[in-house]
Amino acid sequence: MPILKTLQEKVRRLIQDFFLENREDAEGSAPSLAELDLSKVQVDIAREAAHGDVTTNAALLFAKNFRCSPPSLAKRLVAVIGTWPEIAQVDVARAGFINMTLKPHFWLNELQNIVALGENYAKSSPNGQKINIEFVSANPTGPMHTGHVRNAIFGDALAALFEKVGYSVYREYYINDSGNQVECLARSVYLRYKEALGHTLPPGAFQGDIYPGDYLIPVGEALVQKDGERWLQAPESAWLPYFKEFSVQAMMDLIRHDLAELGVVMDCYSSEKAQIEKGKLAEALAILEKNGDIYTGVLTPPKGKAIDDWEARPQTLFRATKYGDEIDRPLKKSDGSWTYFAGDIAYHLDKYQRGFTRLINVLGADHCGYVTRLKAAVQAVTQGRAELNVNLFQIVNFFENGQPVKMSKRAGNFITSQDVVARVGKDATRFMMLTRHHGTVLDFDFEKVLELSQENPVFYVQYAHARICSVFRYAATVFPDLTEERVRALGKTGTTNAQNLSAAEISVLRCLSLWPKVVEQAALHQEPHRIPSFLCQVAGEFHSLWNQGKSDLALRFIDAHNKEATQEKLFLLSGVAAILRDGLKLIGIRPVEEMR
RNA sequence: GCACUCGUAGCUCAGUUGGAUAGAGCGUUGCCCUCCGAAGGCAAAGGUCGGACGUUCGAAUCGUCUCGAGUGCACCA
Repeated sequence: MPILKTLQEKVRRLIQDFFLENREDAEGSAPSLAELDLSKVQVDIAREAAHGDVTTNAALLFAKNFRCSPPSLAKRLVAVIGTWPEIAQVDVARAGFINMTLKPHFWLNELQNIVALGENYAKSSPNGQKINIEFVSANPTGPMHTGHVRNAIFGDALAALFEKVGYSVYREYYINDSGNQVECLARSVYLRYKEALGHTLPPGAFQGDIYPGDYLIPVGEALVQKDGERWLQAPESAWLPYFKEFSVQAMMDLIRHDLAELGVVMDCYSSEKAQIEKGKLAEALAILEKNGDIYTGVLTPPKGKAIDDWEARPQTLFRATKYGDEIDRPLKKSDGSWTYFAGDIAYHLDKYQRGFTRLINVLGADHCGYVTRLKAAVQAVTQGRAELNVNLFQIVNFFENGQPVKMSKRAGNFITSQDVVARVGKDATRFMMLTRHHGTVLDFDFEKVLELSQENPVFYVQYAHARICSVFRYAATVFPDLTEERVRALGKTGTTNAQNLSAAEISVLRCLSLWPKVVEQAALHQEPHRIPSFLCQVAGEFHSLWNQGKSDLALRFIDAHNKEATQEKLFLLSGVAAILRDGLKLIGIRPVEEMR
């Protein structure tokens, strides 16, 4: 178990023991166990060296329960903590913090853990809980563009995080293949079909509700290849359903390809159309109907937004206000067909029926007005048994030579996922997209991402890993048998001397030991950006240690005259590399062994 | 008008489920390659954590109000 976790549990147990003793001593006025929220006990790496290695707030939390001041409770706790085998020194600090310094032996032990466990160091055992993460869900009307890229990478990283902390995660994509847009798509493809047959289209043919993008040209050509002139003279009613089906397939192939390029693999693609055909919509509506959540009413026009063709009319509404929404929401359009929202309710019911009670959606910030009604619907249709969580992410601004790159999907000249990946590669794209909190606007500068400097976090982290590999390559020229594999084996069997660990090296180990907690917290808060952030910190620790070796010969990694010392240093580097690799892997990035 | 998100150093951003004297990079200033990758490091300067009140041992973090920015606001998806 990671050292921080071990100590946290020991401190918690200590508090509990104190409580039990107290209860016997002071009958009646003793604290009640329910008052002790042991989960609030924190054991952290001290931020400052003056505070030792590890610090806990336990005495501050429970002084009141024990009817004494924090320092005096701390003093009593310290008397016991000082007897623990891990502890070299323990003090009561200002306000009642307890600061501990570990025996070097336990830092070495932690390093052995890190190296031996590798990707299991920060991994929790399965907790038996299922999570469904729906993300990307880009409309099947074109290739993925930049917004979808952030969505895909965020969602995928979030899924990986949940897996890491023990959940069984299901990655899911919702295909909106039943709405108006798909008809527009089919008509757009029909134009390309005619083009492919040599017809010259009238000017302005690609205006209005038509997707003008070039990516539909091959789809038209494919239809000619397949069916020849068969649809040329046919009425729209004859070709439309067929073109819809074919075009959606083609677009989903494009999107699957784009996702694969980003390293994203879905467990399932759910079709809106299939849901409806399966009768899910009717089922969902029946549930709502039964609970009195559907009625016919008239909505008032929204304030602050001028709508030309507003018309008050009776509509089929979902009683969203019953579940905390501002207004009730329409389920039927003016033409009598069901709204997107209605279909989405059915889809979420389906997820619930497939055994998911924990649902996560990743949506663009432009969907912020949709969140409350969807949560309301999930509550209504599952009787509150499923919980939906929506993560909204902000837009990405692309820069080229410091100039913003404009894009407009209407015109069909948007930046696609492929553009980005072709330019900077999958790994850099993934890393950059995760460097910022998803709720903040992200600036993506093509030059900066490719820059080989510390200003580029991708490079900075990869460089640290490559540098470690470089050390191992060099070491092999001095001591041919000191391969990384051999160093790990030697370190594991404990030939390393803990007393040789310097303060600088322990500082690195303190940083590494935070890894399990970083993962846990990142998953808890659904904030994958904490991973790249931490990796930068680890890289910084390593680069710093390297440079300290310039002035302090004792800190150099390779000493040609002392194989044993070299082996010990390399063992530490192996630990650093293990964390870097695990972290990069978690966010779907392959560590490089050499910078090119 | 309402809802959601975000306001931290000159700029771009971290900030460990509330914790000690708020941290990085860039930029500015000054250092470090006879030495494993200087593609790096060290140091200095730079802050009313948008503002006000509140909650408590303790607030950048939680609550209320307020100012500013972004996004969205019947039937689209």
